[in-house]
Amino acid sequence: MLKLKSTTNTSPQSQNPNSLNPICDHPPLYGNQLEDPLYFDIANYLMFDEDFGSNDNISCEKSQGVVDCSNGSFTSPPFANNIKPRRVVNKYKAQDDCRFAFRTKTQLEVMDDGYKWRKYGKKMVKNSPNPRNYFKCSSGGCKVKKRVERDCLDANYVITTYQGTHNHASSAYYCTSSKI
DNA sequence: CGAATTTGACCCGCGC
DNA sequence: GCGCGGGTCAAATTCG
Repeated sequence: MLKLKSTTNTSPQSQNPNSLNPICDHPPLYGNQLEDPLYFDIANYLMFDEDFGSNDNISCEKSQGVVDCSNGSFTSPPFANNIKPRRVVNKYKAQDDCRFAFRTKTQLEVMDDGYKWRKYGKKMVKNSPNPRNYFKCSSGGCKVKKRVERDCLDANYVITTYQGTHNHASSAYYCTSSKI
């Protein structure tokens, strides 16, 4: 499960992108924004190519940010009122191929989402000066993939696309500066 | 020395 | 059928 915070531009990280958490030596994706200096700033959550349909098993609703693809569906983080979530392509609608993307304001190249990934490709894509990186979940038998690329329109943002459903639990940790 | 990453080659789908 | 572009493979290289 990937937990994301609501869309504001007031995170400590956005004030000081290079700041390091003195207690945690990894990017604390989870936890309380006020406690985690490196809390990510999610700007736009879902960026899909086609109109989002209602006749599949993907559900979206405004709620405090939780993305969970473990059972073939996900509930989106809160998204701006004028942002309509759209599905990527119809061929990915199968439960085992749940696919979604989001855009994150971060200086990090790859966000730590609690799963262990193995990089298997890197490619320059048309109309973008930034490379696209391809990852597979390194857990045995798990076929989930993700793509990570920096937004060609605003290099402050990273676009992450997940494809598939994990067949195992996340190794996610919960970290706050006062507890670890 | 094993694991992880890099990177050029290859494959495949799609549009013309 | 051909070329282009995105995605994947796998050998080479780098890293811990």
